[in-house]
Amino acid sequence: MMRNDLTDAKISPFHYSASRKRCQQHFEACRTRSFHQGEQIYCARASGISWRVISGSIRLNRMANDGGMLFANLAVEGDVIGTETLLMGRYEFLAVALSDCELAPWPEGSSSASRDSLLRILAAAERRTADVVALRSGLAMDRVMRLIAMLAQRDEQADFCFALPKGQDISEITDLTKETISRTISILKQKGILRKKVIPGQSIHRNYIFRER
Amino acid sequence: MMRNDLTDAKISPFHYSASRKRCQQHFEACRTRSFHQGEQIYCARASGISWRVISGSIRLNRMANDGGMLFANLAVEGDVIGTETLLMGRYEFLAVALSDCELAPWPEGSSSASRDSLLRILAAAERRTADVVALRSGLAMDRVMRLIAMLAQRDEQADFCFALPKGQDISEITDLTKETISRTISILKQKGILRKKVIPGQSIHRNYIFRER
DNA sequence: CGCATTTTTGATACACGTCAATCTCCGTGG
DNA sequence: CCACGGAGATTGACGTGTATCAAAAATGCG
Repeated sequence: MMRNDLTDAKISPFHYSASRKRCQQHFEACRTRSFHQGEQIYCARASGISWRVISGSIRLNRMANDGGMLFANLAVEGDVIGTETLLMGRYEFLAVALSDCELAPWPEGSSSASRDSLLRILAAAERRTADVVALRSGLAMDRVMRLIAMLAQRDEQADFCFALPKGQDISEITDLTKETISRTISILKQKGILRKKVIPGQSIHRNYIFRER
Repeated sequence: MMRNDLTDAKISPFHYSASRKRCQQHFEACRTRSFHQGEQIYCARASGISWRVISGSIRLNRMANDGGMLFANLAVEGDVIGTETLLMGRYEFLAVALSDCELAPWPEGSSSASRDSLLRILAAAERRTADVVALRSGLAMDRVMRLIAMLAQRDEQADFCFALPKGQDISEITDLTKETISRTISILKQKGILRKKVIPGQSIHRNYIFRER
């Protein structure tokens, strides 16, 4: 995982995409920052850089008129957050980890953001908006299932594995109460759609396997 | 409105921002396209260009799994839509006019999109996401009021004037039923918060004045 | 004028919110 | 090792804001 792939390459690692990818992974591993569930990643109005989400999920909050924090957006694996700092030098939202997660500085390396990469991020943001808006319509069960589908990644056993965010977070994302979320999750566990994933030697209790039907 | 402001300028119009703005308006007036309420602006998978919203409001729809169209996003004055065509050459969403509106091709002129303009559009998109997500929480009255506040622009009499979208559209944006929207709008009219704006010699019946309290 | 679409209004049903009590988990310190 | 405490999760009883269904009225348009 952490071996230096650069030294393995017989030729310049940039000649082949597989090698480039490994190089990229190595590079990211060196500069990656980890956050725990519930930990604040950055704060609105603070200065900082943009990040790519390597793993885990993040919620972005906006200050409400009354000073409270309102859910504003969601970021999952592959998304880039905090791009507003490239323009204004300051974050506009407050970012909190929904699950344990890893972030890498973006843009990668010393290069600045290219036009195409910005366009890709913009297109991804528009898709994400549509997804997040959809999380707030339909029955409670549908909303929770859609959120889980966004968070779950297919793991090595071809199951969908993910870390369940706290009830309070799920409730604010889906615009339901934490009591309704608790009842909904209970039904999913009872039906066997959601099962606890025990990772030997690891004390993380919020990992679940998600199996449709 | 349509007079050639360029010829009025005694000096280069680009020396002063007021002149530059007028020049910009003139330029846009020449290439602007108008759409009526309910009219389709573009279709998902069709090829085309990006647009800046000069006036009016637009809803973006996404295809649901069952083939139906789901509300995905909102665009108002100043927003840029369809940027995904700069990358993929095809639209990803379906755009429909919520009110009569005017669009101008973007990027303006023959120049291509600059890094900074893309960053500004990305930042605006993130803010818009937060706004649209907020439209789907709270009481029916609050949701409708927030939507109106997004659509209303301060006019020359310092009132907030806007074109009310169809009930069906408001209901899909706020995730309420059209019956609930009808009841809510009725209360707003009854309270005098919403008043019909009659424009002499114009047959547009959906213009309203919005006065808080 | 006549038809299609949209809006309005009323009666009833229900999914979820609210409130309150209890339980579980987990870190902390004696 | 266990008692303690706080945060979060769970469960139950009950209330309510909005959905649903149905029918009438208003509006827009050729």
